[in-house]
Amino acid sequence: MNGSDEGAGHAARSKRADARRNEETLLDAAAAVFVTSGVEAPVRDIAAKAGVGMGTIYRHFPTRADLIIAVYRHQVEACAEAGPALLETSATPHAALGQWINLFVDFLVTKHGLAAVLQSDNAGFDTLHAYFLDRLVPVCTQLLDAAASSGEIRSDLDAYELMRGVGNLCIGAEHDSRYDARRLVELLIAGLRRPH
Amino acid sequence: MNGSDEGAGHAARSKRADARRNEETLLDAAAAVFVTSGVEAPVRDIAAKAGVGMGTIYRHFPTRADLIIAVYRHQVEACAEAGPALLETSATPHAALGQWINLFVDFLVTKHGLAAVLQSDNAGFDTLHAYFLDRLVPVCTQLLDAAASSGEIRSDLDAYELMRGVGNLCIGAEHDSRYDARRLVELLIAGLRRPH
DNA sequence: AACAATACGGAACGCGGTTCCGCTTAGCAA
DNA sequence: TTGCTAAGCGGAACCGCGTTCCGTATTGTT
Repeated sequence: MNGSDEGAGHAARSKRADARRNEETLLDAAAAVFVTSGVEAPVRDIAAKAGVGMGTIYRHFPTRADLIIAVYRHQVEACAEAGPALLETSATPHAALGQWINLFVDFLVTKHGLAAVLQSDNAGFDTLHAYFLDRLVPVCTQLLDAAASSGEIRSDLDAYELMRGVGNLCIGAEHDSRYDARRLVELLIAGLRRPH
Repeated sequence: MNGSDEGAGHAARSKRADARRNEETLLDAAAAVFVTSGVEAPVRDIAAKAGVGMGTIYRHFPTRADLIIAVYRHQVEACAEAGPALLETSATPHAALGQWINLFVDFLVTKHGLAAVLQSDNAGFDTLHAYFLDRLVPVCTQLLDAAASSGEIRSDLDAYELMRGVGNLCIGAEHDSRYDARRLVELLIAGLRRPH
C-alpha cells in the first residue's frame, strides 16, 4: 500500500542503485541488531553494523518506527493473513481467536523489547502503534465478532482494547523466566468466555 | 525498617537539620512533578522545583527508584495492609481478591508512568521492582491462597505472575481513553475462576 | 570564635538521538 | 570517454538528560 513500490507500476525508478542497496543492508543490519540488543538498540550500533553513516540511516528511515515496521512488516502481514485462515480451519471461532492471539503473542515475545515500544507513549512510536493497529485490529475484530455471534464469548470488549491488553501482557516477558505471558493471555481469553 | 529512623531509637542523630529539611522539600517537589510530568520527569526538573542543586538530589536519593519509593511508600503500605482487612470484610475470598486488585490498579493507573517504569528492565529500577514485589506479592499470595482453598479459582497461577500481569495491563492506561485497564484486569480475574 | 564534619550547588562528562553540510558517486548526455 | 548534476553519503556537531565530582558553604561542637 506504500513504501517499496511506487504504485503506478511502470516508471517506479526514482532511487539510485546504491541507495537501494544500502536500504537492504540497513534492514539486514537492523534485524540482526534487534535480535541481539532489542528494538531499542542505539541507532549508531545499527549504522555501524551496516557499515554506513548516521545520515544514511536517517534518510532511509526517518524514525525508529519506520525501521521497525520495515523489519517486521512481513511477519505482521503473515499474522494478519492468518486470521481469516484460522477462522476457516478451526473447530470454533473461539478456538480460532485463541490460536490467532497465540500467533501474535509468539511474535511479540520473541522480539526483544517490541511489546514495550509498541505501548510507549513516546511520540515517534505512534506510527508504529498505528501500523500494528491498522493491520491487526480489523482481523481481531473479525475473529471477535465471529466468536461473539456464535455465542461463545461476551461481546463487550472491542478488538482494540483486547489487542492492547495482550500487547501489554507481553511486555518484559523475554527476560523473566518466572513470567509467562502466554499463560496470562490465555487467562484473559478465558475470561472472555461467556459464563454458562 | 530502614531510612528515616535509625532503629535503636535513642541517639538517632546523624543527619544535619538542613539535610532533613531538604529531603522533605525534595519529596514534596518530586510528588508534585510526578503528578504533572510523570515519574520519568527529568531529574533537573525535580531539583529545580525543590530549589536545590543536582548534587543534593543524588545524595538523598541515589537512584530514581529510591525517590519513587519514598514518594509512594505510604500508599504502597496502605495497599499492602488493605489485603488482610479485605479478606475479613469481604463476602468471599475471590471478592476480596478482586477488590484488592482494584485498589492496586487504581493506585497504578493514577500515577503517571509508574506502571511502565515498574516493568522496565532498566537496571536501576530493579530496586523499585523489588520493593513492590516484596511488599505486595505476599499479600497477593495470601488472597490467592484463600480464594484457591475456598475452591473459587484455579490454583496454577502464582501471585508474582498475577501481579506482573496486572501491572502490565495498567501500562499506558492514563492517556488512552479507549483503553480501560480496569476492565481488562477484571477479565483476567474472571479468567481465574475455576470453571464450574 | 574556630574548626571539622557534613551537605550543597552546579559545572562537567558521557551517552544517545538528531541534524546539517561538505564531499562522493551514480546515472546520464554529449 | 568525459563532464555534469543531482542523489546520496558520512560523520562531526549539537542537544537533552543522567550522573559524577569537587570547591564552597553551612552546621553544630568545642
